[in-house]
Amino acid sequence: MDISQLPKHFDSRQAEDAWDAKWEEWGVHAYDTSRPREETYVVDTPPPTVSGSLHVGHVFSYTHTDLMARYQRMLGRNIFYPMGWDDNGLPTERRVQNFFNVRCDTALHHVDEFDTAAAAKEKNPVSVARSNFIELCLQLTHEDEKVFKALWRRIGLSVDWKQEYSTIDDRCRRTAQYSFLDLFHKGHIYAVNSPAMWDVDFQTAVAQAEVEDRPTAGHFHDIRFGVEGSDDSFVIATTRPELLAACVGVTAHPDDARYKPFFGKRAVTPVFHVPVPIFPSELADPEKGTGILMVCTFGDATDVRWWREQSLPNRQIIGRNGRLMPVAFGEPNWESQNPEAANAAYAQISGRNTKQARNILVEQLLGPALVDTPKPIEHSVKYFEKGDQPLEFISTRQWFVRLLDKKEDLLACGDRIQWHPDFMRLRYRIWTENLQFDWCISRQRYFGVPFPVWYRLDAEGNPDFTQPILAEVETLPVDPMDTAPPGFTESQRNQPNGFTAESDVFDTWFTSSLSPQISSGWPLDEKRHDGLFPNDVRPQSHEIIRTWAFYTIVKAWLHSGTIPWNHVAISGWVLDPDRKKMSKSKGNVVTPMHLLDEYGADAVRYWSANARLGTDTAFDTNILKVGKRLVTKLFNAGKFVLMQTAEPTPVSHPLDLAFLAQLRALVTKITDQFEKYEHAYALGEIERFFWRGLTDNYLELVKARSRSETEPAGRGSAVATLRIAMNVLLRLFAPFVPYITEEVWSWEFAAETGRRSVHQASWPTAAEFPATADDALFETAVAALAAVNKSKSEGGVSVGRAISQLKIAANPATAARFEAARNDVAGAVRASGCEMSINDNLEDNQFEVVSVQFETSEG
RNA sequence: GGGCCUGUAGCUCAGUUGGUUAGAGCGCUACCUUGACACGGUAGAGGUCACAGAUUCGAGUUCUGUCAGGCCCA
Repeated sequence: MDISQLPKHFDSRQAEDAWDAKWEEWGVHAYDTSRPREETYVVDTPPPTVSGSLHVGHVFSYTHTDLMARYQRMLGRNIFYPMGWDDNGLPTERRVQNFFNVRCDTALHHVDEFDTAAAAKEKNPVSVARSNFIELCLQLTHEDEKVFKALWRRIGLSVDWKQEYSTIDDRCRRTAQYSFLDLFHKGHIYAVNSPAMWDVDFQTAVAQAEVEDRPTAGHFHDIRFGVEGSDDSFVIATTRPELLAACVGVTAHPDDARYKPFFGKRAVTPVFHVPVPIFPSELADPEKGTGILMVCTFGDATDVRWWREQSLPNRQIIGRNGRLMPVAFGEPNWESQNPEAANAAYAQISGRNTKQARNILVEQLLGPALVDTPKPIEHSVKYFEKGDQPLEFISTRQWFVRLLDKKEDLLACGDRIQWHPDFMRLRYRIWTENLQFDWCISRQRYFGVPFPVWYRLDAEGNPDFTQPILAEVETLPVDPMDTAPPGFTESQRNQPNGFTAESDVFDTWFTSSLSPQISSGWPLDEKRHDGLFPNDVRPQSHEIIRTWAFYTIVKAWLHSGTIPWNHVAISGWVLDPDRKKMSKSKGNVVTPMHLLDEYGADAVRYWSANARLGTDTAFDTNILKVGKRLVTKLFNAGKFVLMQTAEPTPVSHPLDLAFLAQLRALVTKITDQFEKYEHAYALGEIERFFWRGLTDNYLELVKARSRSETEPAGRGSAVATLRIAMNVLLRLFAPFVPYITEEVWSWEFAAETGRRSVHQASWPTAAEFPATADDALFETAVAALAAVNKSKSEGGVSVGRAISQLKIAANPATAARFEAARNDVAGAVRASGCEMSINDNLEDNQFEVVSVQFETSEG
């Protein structure tokens, strides 16, 4: 390789494409199935939601993962680094609806060639069959995956692309359905018709993990209730008066003297004249509102609890679409002391949404029962994280994984895992301790993994939910909507004495929580599974500790009684320059592609690697610029080092030995930092050594000697040292900036070492270096060089200006040590010689320029 | 309401077990076309370590409280 023919600047774009292709060709990132578990390092990669928008946060956290993988690969480990795409679920459905202008209608039948162009021209959304809808979802997610994959390749993730999956593909559907069967047979799964959190817009159940509290403006309405068989009355406070018709009880704190006399009696609701029990409960807060409150089916989670504990009737008035359903007072379960009045009142709110019903009830119906004007308050209201309407508790039949009885085990699992940074384990602990509900895993949606379940129909065509028919393992993956269950034929579908399919699909987390098992081939390939599970590291961000991390721990525990991985590495968020969270609605999202074009992949990786785990980082293009500078510097320093030639000689010069001793210490330190998951710290140290140690100082000090015609041993020693230093630094930098390091490595080191890729070269160790004790000479030489440079700066002359006469002073110890570097320092400052004198007043390594004479003219 | 994290130069951040005069990069100022690199180099200015107290010979660092920002949970 003729180094002098290299271009002046590094073309990052061209190098990225070329090396990506080479790495693929060489199989640099390939997992070797023949090597044993103890030599393998398994990464449980986050499968990104491909229907979401790409932003710099993706690049940021995925680069952190890649740093760990590349470091481990250089240690000689067999890296298992897969990539999955999380494509099923609500975000995709929503995107497909908007993109194609369609809505799913399960009553419709499949159309063979659905005309997407025609649908796009329609004013209103076009209804399509479920199967057509799913086809459109698959089509669009496939396109979205390509965009993500292009980005991942561009930023140089060292993923083994043979290990690619999507959470809706056959393998994942099979794994998820098998997981369901396994949990079912182990008794961890149950289905029950009970109040569950429900989003009225999406019309699906949601799990606690998908719920968020939002501060919401509301009003306390004070409403007077009567007491049955007396003239007594009391005033309850409620934020949801529209649920008055669903009131099934009244409660106050057992010690609350105001209401003690009423316990055991029945209250009578205004407007609907419904008698309901008054009972004491520790959960009632005497300080809140009037201290006494109505229990409805269902206003919130506490209502559900009281309903269960007191065996209250269920008077559900809110329908699945969020509107008030018709009810008939006077009929069974709808007792009223005045059914006619109750029904007349209810007729005014029936069919309305909750907000309309509330206004009507308050303005037209409550009248004298309403005490005072409603008092505005701000309170926390539960919302589906992707929803816009408050959640309702609605009784529906849902599937659950039983978790509440396993909190202790799950907490113990969390403590067996090493969290980076460690305090993130608290997030897991707090979430697990505060878990209130079992995991609701059924969703009334379309694009998801179906439950492998059918129900028998009796002679009247009613399903028997008590004995679901489960699919046989060999038939997975199965869609019960188009496959008949064992022992039935398709002609019996939805016929009396036949069967019907479960139409629900799994919560997407039910599938993605299996990412370690999906990768390991569980349960079909036991050998592969044993070679990959449990995994080594789970990289992810902190907001999904309660979902992805939590559910993955749940699955590993329930299926195999183990933890899913030994380490969790938590990346922070990328914030906008004002330290605000990036979000589409704020319009402050930064997309990554233009950054890659402008600064290069290595620079973008450099920016990512600068952030420690767990720390949120404000987006700052300055860091990208610094990264780009580093890449350029590596290119140029590499060129310089390889342009120096000499007959091969061992490193013998004291300055060279001192410099290598410092490099050896660096290697030990960096390795230690990587082991502690402190990549940002490691990068800073390597960078400082490269810039300050090598390019600014060592390289300047030996420039003259490495070209000397008169000192072959010294020249050989300098050239050898330069090459060792460059070789080692390239390897240390390789995980961070894989393209430029590979480029420089390829010039000569690849052939020299027999490792064609720096990413397959071995991680540097202290054993590679000569064992010299003293590295002090290097600092001494640097101090002398700086002192002379300073005199040049003060004299207003170029650092390149030659010096005709130079006299410097130091204390005796420094002067004695300096002797070995005197010629190199003189060469670096372009002095013909360097005269030493002693000054006992100077500190160690402090040099005083006694006299200096610059050459008068250039040259 | 409970918990966690953060607060250090104009900006982005280091500062590990308490130890001399608190560091880096960017930005700024002055100078220097230098032979690998001007996408470079040399030199310099710039700090009440959020605030108040406590412990200590000594606190950016430990403890308590306050304020501000962010997040998690209720």
